[in-house]
Amino acid sequence: MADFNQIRRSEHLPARIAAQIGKEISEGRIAPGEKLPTEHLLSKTFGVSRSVVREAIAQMRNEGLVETRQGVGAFATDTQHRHSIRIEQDNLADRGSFRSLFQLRLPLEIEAAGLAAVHHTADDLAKLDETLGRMSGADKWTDEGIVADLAFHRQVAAATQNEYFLMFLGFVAERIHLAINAARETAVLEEIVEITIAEHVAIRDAIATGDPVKARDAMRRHLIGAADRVDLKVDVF
Amino acid sequence: MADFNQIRRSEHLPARIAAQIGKEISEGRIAPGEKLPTEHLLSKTFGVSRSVVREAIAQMRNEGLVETRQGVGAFATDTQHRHSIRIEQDNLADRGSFRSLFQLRLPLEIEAAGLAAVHHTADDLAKLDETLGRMSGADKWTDEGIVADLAFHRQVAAATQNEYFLMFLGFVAERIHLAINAARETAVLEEIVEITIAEHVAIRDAIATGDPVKARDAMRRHLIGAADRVDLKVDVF
DNA sequence: GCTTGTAGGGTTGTCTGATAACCTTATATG
DNA sequence: CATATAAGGTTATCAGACAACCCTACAAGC
Repeated sequence: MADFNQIRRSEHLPARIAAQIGKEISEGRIAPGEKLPTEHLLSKTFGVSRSVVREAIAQMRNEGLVETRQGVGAFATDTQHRHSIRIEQDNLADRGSFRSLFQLRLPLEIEAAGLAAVHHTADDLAKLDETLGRMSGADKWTDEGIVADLAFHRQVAAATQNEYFLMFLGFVAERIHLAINAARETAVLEEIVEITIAEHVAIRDAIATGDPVKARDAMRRHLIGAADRVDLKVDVF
Repeated sequence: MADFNQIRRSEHLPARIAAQIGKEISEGRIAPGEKLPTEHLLSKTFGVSRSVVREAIAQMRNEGLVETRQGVGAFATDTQHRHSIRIEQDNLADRGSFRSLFQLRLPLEIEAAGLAAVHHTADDLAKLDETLGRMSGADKWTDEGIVADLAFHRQVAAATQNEYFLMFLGFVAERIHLAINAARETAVLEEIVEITIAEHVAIRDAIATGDPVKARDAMRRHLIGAADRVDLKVDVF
């Protein structure tokens, strides 16, 4: 079978325009507080209709990049005041970016394990065991196994009883998994599923004991191992 | 004086509709993978034009809540696959939520301090000193002082040379500062500016030595102190 | 029977033009 | 000098149309 790639229809006109205007802002060509060109003018310069420009501006407004005032115009806001966090998946194809995100994940996961050890409920432990079962059940490192792996880490985050740990860790872990998925060498991965399961069990047991230090150590070891398996060097103190 | 309420043109029609549809999804009335009504139908049921419905759907698409396929329709996606992170500022008025977010901030800031100690450049140190100067310069805990405080923490994050630490910490710290601002007791805050400055200096010096353990300790002490000053109990291991 | 071509209807994407709501500024008015 | 009014520009919303695209069903050919 041929591989049939790049059919991508250069998706979504408004998104591309939003990205372009956003670049103008983040690279300082439009200073914070400064007024953007009018929608009418933008539609002419980009050669698209006003609807598209409006949708692009709406997107930036949702992200907090610009503010609009009816009858006045659209104004660039500071990058520092973003209302949301977003990561373009393409960026993670770059190994440096990927490493940076993994480095960010480290303290979050470790802290989450510690908090989970202290705050978990019986129900949390049951759900953890359930995801472990699903992972062992998948006899190969198939998609199902990867999904179960993600579910395990999500469940640890949920066990902290802290909504934001779940929100942030779920977000970061998902991005990392997608990036690994995009570039994976299945051959390598099949060998290491056993190790991963063993480490997951160790984390689960540590959480069950209620000792945050042990839980953190188990999670730290797991992540360092995981980083090692994809040839990633991370800073650990 | 009258009470001047509902003048708010209940701002932004598309946002309200997006919220309403979003609620339908998050409360399960529209299952993941299920198709939304057509734009034409939605515009009729809500009594607005299709442009507004389109903008609402575009917003949800940006957040990863729905996916659209031309010629087919819009489909609800799982909450777990969000493309962006967003926190409603109102949620942080709740003390529990505020505490949760602060708890999330802890490991990020501490890790950032450690990484900054290892990876900072001379330029980073200079910028750190500059923000420290601005904070001392403001003789009261005015807005300027708060801005400088935020800038200091942002600069530490920047010194990690890790774009994602800057992105996430900037986001979280900003949300926390806004929440504190919304509910602050100025009287209390004026007394503690001196302490904060001293702690900032300690962090800066620790980073300058290049010792990650010292930098982490300094940041940990600072945050625990800060939490204490707003009567917040956090978990520390 | 199976594949391929074609037509049709439905949906989202984009365009165009118009009207309403709103803000700013300048000018007139007392 | 303060207020009212008018004018012009900008965003918000509306309405209708066409283009691009997907899916299904049915016909045609092998």
